[in-house]
Order: sequence, then C-alpha cells, then structure tokens
Amino acid sequence: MAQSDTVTRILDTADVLFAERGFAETSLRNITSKARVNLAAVNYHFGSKKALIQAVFSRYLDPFSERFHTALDELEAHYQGQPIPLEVLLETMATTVLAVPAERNSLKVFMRLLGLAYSQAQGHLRRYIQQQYGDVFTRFTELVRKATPELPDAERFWRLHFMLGTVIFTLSGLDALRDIAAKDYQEQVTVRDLVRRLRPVVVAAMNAPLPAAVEEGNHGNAQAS
Amino acid sequence: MAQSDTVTRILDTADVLFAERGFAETSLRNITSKARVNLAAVNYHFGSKKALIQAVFSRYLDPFSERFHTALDELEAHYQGQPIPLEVLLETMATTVLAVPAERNSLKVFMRLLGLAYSQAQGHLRRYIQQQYGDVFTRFTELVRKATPELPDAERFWRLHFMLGTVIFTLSGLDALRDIAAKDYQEQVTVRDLVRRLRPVVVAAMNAPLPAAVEEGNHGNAQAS
DNA sequence: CTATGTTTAAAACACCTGTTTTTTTGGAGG
DNA sequence: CCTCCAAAAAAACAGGTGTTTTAAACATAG
Repeated sequence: MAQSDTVTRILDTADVLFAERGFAETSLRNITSKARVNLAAVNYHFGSKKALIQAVFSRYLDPFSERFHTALDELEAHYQGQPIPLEVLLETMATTVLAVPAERNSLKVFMRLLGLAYSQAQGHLRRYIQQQYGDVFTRFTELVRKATPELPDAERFWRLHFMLGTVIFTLSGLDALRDIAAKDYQEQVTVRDLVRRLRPVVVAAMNAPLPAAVEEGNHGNAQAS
Repeated sequence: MAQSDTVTRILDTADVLFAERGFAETSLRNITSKARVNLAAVNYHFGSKKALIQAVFSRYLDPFSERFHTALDELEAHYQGQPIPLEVLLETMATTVLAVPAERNSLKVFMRLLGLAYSQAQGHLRRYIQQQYGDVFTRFTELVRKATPELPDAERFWRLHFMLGTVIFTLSGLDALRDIAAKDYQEQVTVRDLVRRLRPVVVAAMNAPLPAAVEEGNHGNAQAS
C-alpha cells in the first residue's frame, strides 16, 4: 500500500458517510471502521474531526475554484470585454460544478457542505469559505452584473441567492426528492436530467419582471423577524 | 405556574434551539437547562427525543394545515370549478405560511425545520410529515396542476420543489443572507420585502419554457449519480 | 547493522448522550 | 387528618463521543 493510503481511505469513506448521514450523525469510529483504519489515524493525520470536514470540503472547492477561474478566463478572452450572456455564464458554472465530483457520485456532499455553510447560525464556516473562495464568487457575480445591467444590484443579489437555494436544496436533498418522484412518477432522474430542467427555470427567474413597488399599507401579514 | 407550563416551555425552547443548531446537535440537557426544567421532563411528557421533534413540528404544521385547508375551501368556492390562477394560489400559500408563526418571530424556525426534514437522510421525519400532512400538499399540487395544464406532471413536480428550495433556503438562512446584504448594500430587508421580491421570481420560474429535449450524445459532462 | 522519525495499533481518558429508576414534592378528594 | 396520584426533581445507567496517550511496527538514512 502506498504511503498515505490511509489518508485517502479516510477521506473517501468520510465523504460517503457524511453524504449519507450528515456530519454530526457520522462518528469517527463509523468512518475508521468502515475504512478499516485505526481510530487514532484521523486525529493523527487531520488533527480533529472539524479539520477532517474541512479537508473533505477542500477536496471539492480547490479544484472547483481553479477550474472555474480558468473557465472564466476563457470566456472573458472569447468575449473580449463584451458582456457574456447570462445563459453562457450559468452553463459554465453548471459544467464546472458537475465536472469536479464526476468520478465519485458525491455531488451531494459538495452541495450539503455548501448548504451547511449558509445555514450554520454562528457562521464561522461561512466566513471561512468567503475568505478562502470568495474571490471566485465575486468575479462570477460581477460578470452576471454585466450580463444583466437592467437589474438593480440588490435585486440581482437576492435572485442569485434564490437560485443558489434552488440548486443547493435540490441537489443536497436529492435522495429524498428522488424517493418522492419515483413513487409518483416512474421516472428515475439523473443529475444531468435535473440540470437540464434547472436551466430554463433559473434563466426565467433571473429575467423575471421587477417586483411591484412597496405599498405603505399593512395588509395584515406583518412579520417582525 | 399552570399545570403544563413545563410542556410549553420545553416546546418553546426546543424549537429555538433546533432551528439554531439542528436536531442532532441539540441535546436534551441543552433544552431542559435553558428552559429551566428537569431533564427527565422531556421523556416524561413526550416519551423520547424523536417524539419531541415531532411535537415541535406539529405545533407549526397543525395550524398551518387547518388554515390552508379553509383558505383553499374559500378559493374553490369562489372560483366554482374554474382553474384558480397560479398567482392566487401562490399568494394564498404565502399568506398562510406567514400567518402561522406571526405571534413569534419564528418563521425562520419553521423554514429551517422544513429544510431539515428534507435533508435528513434517513427520512423518518419526512415520512412522518408526508403521512400526517400529505393531503394538504396533494390538494395544493392538484390545484396547481389545474392552473398550469400545459406543464408535464414531472416538470411541475420538480419546479414546485425548486421553488420550495428557494423559499426554504432564503428564509431559513435569512440571518446569514441579511448579513451579506447589509454589508454590500445598506438596505435592511424584512420578510415582507423578501416575499415581495420572491413573487415575480417564482411565477416566472413556474412559467418558464420547457427544457430542451434530452440529447443522446454525451457532451463531456456525464454524471453517474 | 543501528539509530531516527514517521505511521499504525491498542488502550485509556474525560465527557456527553438519551433514557430509566428512584425519591421527593404538592395539592386534590374522601 | 390522611391517602392518592400526577408532576417534578435527583440520581444512576449503559453506551457512545472526540481526543490523547502509550506502545509497537515500519521504513529509511547514516
């Protein structure tokens, strides 16, 4: 066996188990026993469980960040300062996202981690991601801004996050949704199929008409927080 | 103190903590100590932690289910067999969702609980919800079906869940998004404001053109699962 | 070969988990 | 008064958690 075969086996197993059961519900003993590796190996090689989770995370985000940067480089070179159409930008992002975990079937882990990063209340994971990979996202949103000049900044911000919610929710809860879909319709969906379905929806959502101006009157559904 | 003040205090504390940290990350000792209630009270009054989680859900879903049924009754009576417009259906749902947790500021809790129910892999919560409240959802989707007759069933199913993801992600992670939004734009958004922004986006997403038919060729982005 | 430093293995550690059992409390009805 | 019983409190239980320590195996350089 190779020198750091243990590290790889831990990462691969953790990857699968995190996706199946979540982070808190997956114990180190679960991981190490399934990976046929000693329990102490995790703390030896990674330092802590939290660091293991980040390592699993980096294995997705590092290649994604790199590939997405070069993909955007190519796009910008091709369009030479002209605004890149929204469809092209979205397509590029989808392609890059799907290309990263193509070898494993663990797009779900990627999405779940992303979802966690946002939903974690104290938000230290969010800040870590923002700090580590924020520049790619900033670059992307800037290109989206040029592609949709008619959209107010705040509106674009929210719509992008609306769509982020759609993608994260759908792909991270894919197994659950697949169960429901399989019961009602016979169809067995693939991720490719889902992306095909997402495309027109996202484009239409981004290009939706602007919301009506705010009314002053309270129509009976006030909500404090 | 009233007789079952303990029960209420447990429920109130539990749903705040569940929403903040998730189910697995929230211990009974966390709940009982913050609620200033004895640890054994949870198992005494609810039977188990799992039953407590379901009780927290019921406190939101029972009133929601009831109100939504009567709201749909009124709509059906008014439209007398004619298809109810999609905008009206969505507006009714939004109104009902916002009406339920109006007394507390816990729409976030509600949304986060729903999101957790979907993302929890083992899915016992999801099955409980489907079993307990499936009929309201089925009734609603049936009305949506009549409102969008041109949409294939599977397509409508997925688009409804896309939008569910948008709403759950946005409202459950509202604090995080508000933080980001407040930093980049000065604006301080309210839930009302967000619903106003969501409306045209959701409508446009549901009415988006159908996706292109599947191509046979592999364009280099195959994805196993 | 012997030393050296890295990786694995086994055991122990301190703590936290949900649940159960035992004990005490505090009012009702007879 | 006293019994009775639901509710609360305190304590114990059995098992699981992440992490650390101690000991053995291993490969590699001198």
